[in-house]
Amino acid sequence: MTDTRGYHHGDLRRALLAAALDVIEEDGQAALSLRDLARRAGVSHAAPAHHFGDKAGLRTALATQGFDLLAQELAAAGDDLLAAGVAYVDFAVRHRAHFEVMFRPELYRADDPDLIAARQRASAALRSQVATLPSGGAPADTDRDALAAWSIAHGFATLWLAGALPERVGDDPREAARAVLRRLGT
Amino acid sequence: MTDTRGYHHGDLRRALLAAALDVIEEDGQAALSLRDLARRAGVSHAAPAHHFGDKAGLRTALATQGFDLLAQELAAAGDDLLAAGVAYVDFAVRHRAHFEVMFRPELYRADDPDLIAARQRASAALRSQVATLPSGGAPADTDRDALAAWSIAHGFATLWLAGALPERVGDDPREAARAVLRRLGT
DNA sequence: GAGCAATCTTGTCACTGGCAAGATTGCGCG
DNA sequence: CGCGCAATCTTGCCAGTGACAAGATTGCTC
Repeated sequence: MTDTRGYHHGDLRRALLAAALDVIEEDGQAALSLRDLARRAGVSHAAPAHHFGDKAGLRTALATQGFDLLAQELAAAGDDLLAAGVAYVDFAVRHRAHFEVMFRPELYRADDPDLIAARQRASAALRSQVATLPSGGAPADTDRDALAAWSIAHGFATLWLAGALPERVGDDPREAARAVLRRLGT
Repeated sequence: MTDTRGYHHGDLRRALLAAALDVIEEDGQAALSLRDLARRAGVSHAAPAHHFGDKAGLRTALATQGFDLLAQELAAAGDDLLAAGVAYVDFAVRHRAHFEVMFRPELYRADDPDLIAARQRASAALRSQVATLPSGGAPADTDRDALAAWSIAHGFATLWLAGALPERVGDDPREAARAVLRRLGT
């Protein structure tokens, strides 16, 4: 597979998505170009359009993939909220390109059914972690706790990716995240 | 001022920055075009280059402006960490365009001296709020607390702007932020 | 093996960023 | 006062991009 010879590429859709991740990871969202991806895959400049329609379509596919990956990794973290938070940050760092697309809905089609489904799977995974906390009882408290946990993990991940954090936090995102997330008082 | 007549615009730099904020606010970062800004200001397509060099230069100016504004608004929140957090979120919502540029350093010149200075002013304002907390004593604790506070406020703001939060949080960002930030246990 | 749908190509257009060269204007300095 | 200079803005250009249309090629199905 991934045979690029002949008129038909064979696995173009997958190849384009992979190339897109590379580009975003290395040169940022703004550097993403359908024509560049086509060149990398060895196809004509208009080939990507067939699989994704347009640039937003490509990013929709990336975001969907990302939410599915996130749901998986959150679930793998088990029933520990702190571990889930660390997993969230870790996901953002290891899948930077995915993460940066996922939370920029103006770049893709946020009303895509597949995307919505994937996002809900990730959301459900997060919520199920929070539900394991000894709750105050009222569902409103669980909501608030979930929001707080999500916010602090998301904020830390975002600041880390933006390079906005001071050097003294070190270079291990998991360790640094754990120290900060603990502050929430799980 | 803001007289657009004649060969010389008179206040082009300011006009371009204002137009850029409008565009970003309404149509997102990707819609930002120097030529469009030039048209809005009634000047030729190459006029913006003189003031900002290139697109990154324009965004550097926006980010600098943003950090200065943020420093101001944080300082105005007084010596209350919760109030500062709410002010942070409020800033992000009211100055969405600024905020969205500030934390995307790949879009501007992060090594610009004016920008660095402005960012440090904002950073100092945040740190001074955290320092008012009854600290555990060790400076490492203050660092960790500052990071946690920044993360939760930044995360909530980011998720709010991305439209990622469930509807039940309501439509008042200040109120919603207060409920979540309180969870940090100030 | 014939037709059909999926896949990919070629060609084109409007738009963009950036550069170079030149026009216009205001301002300081003699 | 007026001269020159620097700041400001314009015109012209080129390569790259996204999107669309029309056509070529291929593999699959019946």
